[in-house]
Amino acid sequence: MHETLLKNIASFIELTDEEKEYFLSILRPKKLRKRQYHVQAGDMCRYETYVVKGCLRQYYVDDEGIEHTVSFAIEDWWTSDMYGLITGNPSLTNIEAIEDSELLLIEKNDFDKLVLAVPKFERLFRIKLQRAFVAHQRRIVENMSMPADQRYLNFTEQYPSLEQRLPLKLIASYLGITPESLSRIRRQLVKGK
Amino acid sequence: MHETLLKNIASFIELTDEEKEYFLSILRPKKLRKRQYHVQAGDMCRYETYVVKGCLRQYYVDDEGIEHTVSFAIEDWWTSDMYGLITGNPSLTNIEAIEDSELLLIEKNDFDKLVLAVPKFERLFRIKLQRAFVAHQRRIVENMSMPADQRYLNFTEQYPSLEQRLPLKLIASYLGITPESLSRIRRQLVKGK
DNA sequence: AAAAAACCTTGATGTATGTTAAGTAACTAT
DNA sequence: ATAGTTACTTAACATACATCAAGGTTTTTT
Repeated sequence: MHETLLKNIASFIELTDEEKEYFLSILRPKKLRKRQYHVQAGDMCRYETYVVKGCLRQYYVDDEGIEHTVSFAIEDWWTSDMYGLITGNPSLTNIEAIEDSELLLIEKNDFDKLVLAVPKFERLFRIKLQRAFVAHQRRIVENMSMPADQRYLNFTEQYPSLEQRLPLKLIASYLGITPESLSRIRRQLVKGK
Repeated sequence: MHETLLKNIASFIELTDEEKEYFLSILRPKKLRKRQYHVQAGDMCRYETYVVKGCLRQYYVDDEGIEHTVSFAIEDWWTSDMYGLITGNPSLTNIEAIEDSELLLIEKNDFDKLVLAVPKFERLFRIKLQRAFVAHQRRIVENMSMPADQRYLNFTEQYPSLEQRLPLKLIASYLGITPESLSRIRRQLVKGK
């Protein structure tokens, strides 16, 4: 059960059989239909989410109603509304299924107990957060230093699988440009070939 | 010794006297003169840095030679080249003293031993990384959704102490705009008053 | 199968911010 | 004190990207 998840974890920490079982016991499965919300802005979101299958998108809606994609999550990725999770405040973002999806949730309470009982999990998430830290910094610098066409190329290189399965307008909203601009960028790239 | 640091840590985890002593024993002090590098792009950077006094800036220099400020760190803040630290690769960014500064360093080796010996430290850094995660996401969304003048106002509100002690061109390079633009923005703001 | 959404593209036009250039003021070092 | 950086401002001009509007295509729903 949940072999991929366990294998993923095994690449960071070694677990005994009891620890594995304990961990698996706190996971709560959830299914979403395409376009269904996992979390809505204003909701209390008190769990970490692991994607078994499908694809989620986290996005922020600004005052003008424009959607800004914060992150995507596909198979074997984690996602969460970290803001809501650590502050206890209602979520500021939406998390929505882009495809029919299967998730595993870990409630905050269970998570807190888990890391106290098995510090190796604290370690696992510390390491994952360090990687996210680096990825975030990279994204910030790229947004500041590179024009949109280059950011798009980077995206397609870094996440070729995402490029395939996402509508272009969502990629645009992740890159911080309009769908119209992305369309023109793609036309230029084809011509340049 | 290092009361502020210990108080900071105490707000997250409780330490015994021996644990405190162990922790303090791995800290290595370092002093920097204004404009001196702490880390240079290309260096191996294998430590976490705590700022006792002064102010540091981490920045990336792009192909055109333009500097993009990734982060600032003042008293009681941590900074590091996380990329170099977790990959073992040479640093991609520079960390420079903006004022004469006093630092405390934790070598990666010592850090790794520390968190294994005292899992509470794993917890401390996990929590700090979660906060950084939220701050990073916020910065990404703000850069995408808000015009430069509003981002500048946010910055002055969020970091009033930084606003005071930093030259404007460094703030501009943090906000992702040119010093000329920031100058114009400030003039408009004064007029609007 | 038809209707309705959602998606993508294209063109005309607008705007925030960058670039280049110049000048003044404020530190810093000799 | 003097000369030399470094910081900040202003103006004229350039440009990447947004906005608005429309039409065509694909996908989803009924």
